[in-house]
Amino acid sequence: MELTTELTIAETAERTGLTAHTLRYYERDGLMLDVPRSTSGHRRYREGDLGWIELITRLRTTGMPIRDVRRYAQLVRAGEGNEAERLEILCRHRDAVRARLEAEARHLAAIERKIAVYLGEADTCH
Amino acid sequence: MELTTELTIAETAERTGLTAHTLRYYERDGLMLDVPRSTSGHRRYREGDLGWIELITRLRTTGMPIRDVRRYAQLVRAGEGNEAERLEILCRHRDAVRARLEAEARHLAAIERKIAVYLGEADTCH
DNA sequence: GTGGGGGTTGGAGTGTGCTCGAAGTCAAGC
DNA sequence: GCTTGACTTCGAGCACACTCCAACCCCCAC
Repeated sequence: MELTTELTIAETAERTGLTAHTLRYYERDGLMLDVPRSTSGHRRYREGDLGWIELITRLRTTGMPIRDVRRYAQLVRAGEGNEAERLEILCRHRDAVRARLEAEARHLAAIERKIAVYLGEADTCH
Repeated sequence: MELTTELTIAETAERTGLTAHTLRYYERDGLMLDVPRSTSGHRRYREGDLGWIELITRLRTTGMPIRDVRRYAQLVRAGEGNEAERLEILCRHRDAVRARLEAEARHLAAIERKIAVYLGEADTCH
């Protein structure tokens, strides 16, 4: 039985879907909280690190720029007392994502109508 | 009364939300159908060009890479007979966009739950 | 103690999609 | 006929987010 599971960078890459290159890049760029190291200097990711990676991956996947993720990470690293600014970053992002998803849904509907026009002429797609 | 309204590149940029730079870039890169020119060589965009720009802007905004838009434009320029391939491009894109929007919606929901956690502690957002 | 497979760093390279600058052309107004 | 301003082309430059390389280190099995 293990006290805390510690994963190597390769295992973490495997589990998160990021590459080891990207994990190092994120850390260098200030997107990570402090990643623990083994005595030999190798990264050892724990449960909480995986959770953090999942969060920033969600932010990145929904289009938050690296620089905003970095700012958010800075605030989390700074500790309690700046929750209002963290919240502001998240809420602003949420609003931007909602707006973009709605716009994209409209564009998608238009593309689907275009497809319907082609299908009205010759039935080949589906 | 005008037979066909012709717009300059500046007017077209204004109406489409693209820049004149981008309009030229798209044309150079093979994304446009044939854009008519004035005797002096200036671009004169017509109704149909605006419609085309609207379509490719929808494709681009929903994440279709330039190279796929170019391929689609090639097919349209080639004329009738290749509707099946055009349809395939559009359908494949539609499927990709649907999948991405669903994934992003899930990420958004997770971010909203994160926001709710902050709000449970201190009410500052909204 | 040697070879191999993992890890480390710093820095350079890549792909995508614009974005801009330089130098030139053209038409209209004064 | 000269200035002004909007256009033209070609090519370079830029921002973003990785992606990769070289050189080195460390540990374990043989």
